[in-house]
Amino acid sequence: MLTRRRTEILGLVVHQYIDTAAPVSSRALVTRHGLSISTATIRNELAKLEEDGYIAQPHTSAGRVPLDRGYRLFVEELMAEEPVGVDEQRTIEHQFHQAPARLEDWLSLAAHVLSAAVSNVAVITRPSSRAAQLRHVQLVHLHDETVLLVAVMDDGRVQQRIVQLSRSEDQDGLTARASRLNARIADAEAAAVRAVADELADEDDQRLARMAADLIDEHRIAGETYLEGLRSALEQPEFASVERMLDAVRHLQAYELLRALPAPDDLRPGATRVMIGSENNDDWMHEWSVVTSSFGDYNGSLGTIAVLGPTRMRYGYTIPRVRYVASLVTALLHGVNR
Amino acid sequence: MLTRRRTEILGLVVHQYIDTAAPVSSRALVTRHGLSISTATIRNELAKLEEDGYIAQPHTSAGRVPLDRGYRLFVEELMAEEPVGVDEQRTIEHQFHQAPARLEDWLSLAAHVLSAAVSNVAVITRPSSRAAQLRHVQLVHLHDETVLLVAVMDDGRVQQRIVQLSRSEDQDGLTARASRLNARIADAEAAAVRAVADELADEDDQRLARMAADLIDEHRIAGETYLEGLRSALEQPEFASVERMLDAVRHLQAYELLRALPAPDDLRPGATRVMIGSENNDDWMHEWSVVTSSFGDYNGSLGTIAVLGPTRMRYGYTIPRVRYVASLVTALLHGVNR
DNA sequence: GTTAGCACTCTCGGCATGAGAGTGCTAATG
DNA sequence: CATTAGCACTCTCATGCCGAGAGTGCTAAC
Repeated sequence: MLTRRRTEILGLVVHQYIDTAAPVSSRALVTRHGLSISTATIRNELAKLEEDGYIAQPHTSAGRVPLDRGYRLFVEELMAEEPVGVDEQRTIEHQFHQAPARLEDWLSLAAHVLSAAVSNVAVITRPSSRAAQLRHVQLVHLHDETVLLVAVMDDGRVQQRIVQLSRSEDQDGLTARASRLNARIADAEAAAVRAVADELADEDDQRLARMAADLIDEHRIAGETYLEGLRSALEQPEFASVERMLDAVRHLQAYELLRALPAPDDLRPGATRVMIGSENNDDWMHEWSVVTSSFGDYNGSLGTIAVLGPTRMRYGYTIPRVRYVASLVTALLHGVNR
Repeated sequence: MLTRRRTEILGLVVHQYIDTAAPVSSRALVTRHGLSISTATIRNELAKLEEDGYIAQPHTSAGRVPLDRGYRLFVEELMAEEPVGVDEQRTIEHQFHQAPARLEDWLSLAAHVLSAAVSNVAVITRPSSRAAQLRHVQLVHLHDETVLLVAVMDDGRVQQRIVQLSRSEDQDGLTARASRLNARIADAEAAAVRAVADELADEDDQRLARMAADLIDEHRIAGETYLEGLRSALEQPEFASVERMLDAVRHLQAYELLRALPAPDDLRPGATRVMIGSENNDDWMHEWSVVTSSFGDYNGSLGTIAVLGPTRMRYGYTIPRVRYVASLVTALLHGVNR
């Protein structure tokens, strides 16, 4: 049974624990918040909260620590969001204005900026496109028979591969060859490109078309993942032991994260989702929380942007910032900002 | 004064310390290697080696630990290289055969493979090109007035940026516009492109040319760095304390590494260089060693490939593997393998 | 329902202790 | 004179003990 007062006390416990990273005692609660009830009363309430599974004590003579259920209630009903101030917005946007030229680097930069803003690990994934289409190929002469096949995909990203042709050809010849190819294989999916390839008379054309089809497939399969801010996360007190720290590095460096993050499909842009501790599927994440949002690019496909940190996370601070960076990335990818 | 026997003993000490990560005692030396001299004699020799600065004891009743000078002599004269066996070569090459399509990913993959092979951090940097040239531009229609400007550089890498034109144009129109532009700005450096841009009549052409020039500049400036294997390095006993580990993460994540690595100019492809402990410039690296080699791409420009680890590193094992991967990457970038 | 008081529990840092490891030194030896 | 056996000495490290401190749960009174 959650009375009003009991809920408020839970809020204070969570708040203070997030702040101090130390078990919260009944006395600390009254003194730090100037409560007008005694420590004994608090203790009674704390006992009830513990009974209901919101909090726990690490050992008999310790204060209380929030459990996942406590954090959940906190996030759901008690937390106050700390909006991104104007100055902070400016700071963040400023970092994007010196954005690098390569499209891919934007996401890496975004992960960096976000991680710095919330002092935790930031992960951005751009999952594989469902049905990637080729938009265009281009051939660039490198040396002798060696050419670079550049394939531009319909999401604006680029795949490239070095190819050996059967004989040397100058750049003009290659350009002509490329437009000849484009006439047949542009704006098509891998299967279609492969079908066309079989019909091509010229041996090199055939190889190039097949290669292009391979590139489409690889592009479709290959998602991108950017992870930044390992360092800020590891500086938090929850990792102040060698095993903890090693575990964190081990798991974060392995890219199983992708599975752990909610697919962007069930998360519409602008929304955020919070997964707390054991709500995450993976065992190793039972002491981590994840704040997820999603972004869209000009092609309508979606990506995931997330912050990972210990369950003792400043949710009210993190959530608005994840949302803000997600919206910023969306705007950037739509090109409205430049 | 380094007698023959003394040198041999130093070799044994270094070897064993690399193996066990524990201070080496006189008794351990005789039993582990079946020496025919007594521990007392060893102790005398050890005392001399200590006097000369090759080894030291952590505390009075501990065995000896190699100093940088000891490692240096070991690497220079005592170490036996452990060549990359045929099976191992196959394993490594195999990982490259499933190489991803994107040129950039090759280096990231190489770092990954190398780090796995030597259980330490692998860093690969491709420094900025001195005088980047544009090879080609291409325009891809995204939506409405939004187009993607793709610039292929003379080293085969690609820069791209989203551009808003003044009015919408279909893909055919854009292709024509691109060839018109290429006729003027292909195969030129940034300054030349900018000069041409000023003369262009059409407003959009001008913007695109200027943008292309910017991309060339950015390409010239932007080096790439790939770092892999943090985890394997941190698992080594030297980092078995929270501060050590945090320090390592802090420094490795910051990209000051670039400065620390020898510029590839003074290291010809195929050669390796070893920097031990305090031979490194940065203070924080005084307990790290770096094995560096370099690779060349089809454009003749150079990159650095390195392994970082604790000074207690298996030099004889690491060096051949760094060299091997460097040669593999060079071959790959020249396209001879595909 | 609230609260003062108190016994109880658990952690943590400090300290002493003893075993173990390894050395340096001395004196004896070939 | 190089080598070596023997031994005293030093330092670390794991262990156990102790007391202070923190915080609780319970009881009884309000």
